[in-house]
Amino acid sequence: MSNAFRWPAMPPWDGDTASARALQLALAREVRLQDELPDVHYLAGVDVGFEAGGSITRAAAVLLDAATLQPLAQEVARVPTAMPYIPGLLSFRELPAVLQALALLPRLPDLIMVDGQGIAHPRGLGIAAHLGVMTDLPTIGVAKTILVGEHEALGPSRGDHVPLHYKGREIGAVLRTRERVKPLIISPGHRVSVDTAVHWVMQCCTRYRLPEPTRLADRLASRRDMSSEERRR
DNA sequence: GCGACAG
DNA sequence: ATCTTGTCGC
Repeated sequence: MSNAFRWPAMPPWDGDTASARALQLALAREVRLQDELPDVHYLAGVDVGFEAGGSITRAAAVLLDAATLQPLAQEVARVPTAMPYIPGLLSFRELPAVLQALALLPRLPDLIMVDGQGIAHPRGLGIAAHLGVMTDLPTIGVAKTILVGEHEALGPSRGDHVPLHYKGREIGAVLRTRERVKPLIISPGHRVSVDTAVHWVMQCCTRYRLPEPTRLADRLASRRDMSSEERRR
């Protein structure tokens, strides 16, 4: 089943770092940081894993009911890995597969949570922001570690958060989703403000450090949802 | 030139 | 991200 949506294709990676940066600059101007979220009824989480020593990129997309956080559908797309991991250029390596997995969902989500940075990126275009401008869907970046930016000390309680700054700009927040666990780095991807991004992430954190959308997609992408016995097949 | 560096 | 066993703690 497919949602019949068509997005612009990811430009092929030609090995030219300069061209990739030029494209990022152009796309960065399209990122919108004002809240533009109609009623959010469907959420989606996307993440990427690798198979066969890295030669196969495996993207997972999970659709959830925003009210109950129960998964409604999940899809996986497997494609040959086309380029290596380069800090700052993650979207060029992972988005081709992510877009395919997303297109397989029975319907489009109203908000997508992505494993990685939104605008908290050297050029203001992390994978979540890049996905947002390509699909024009609201997106939020949920990263486990910082790529760029600085912040003040963070409180110890669930829900505590401090702004993340970079070159004089507020680009996101460092959020403690559970007590006594390392905080998450939240940043707007597209059509969402920092405050709204933090709100939705907390809304999706029930009993784990990661919000449900990203947590479920992570399990599927890294095949942690099956036993080692099943993984051999 | 010397570090830093999402996943 | 991925390769990998046990182990400490709620």
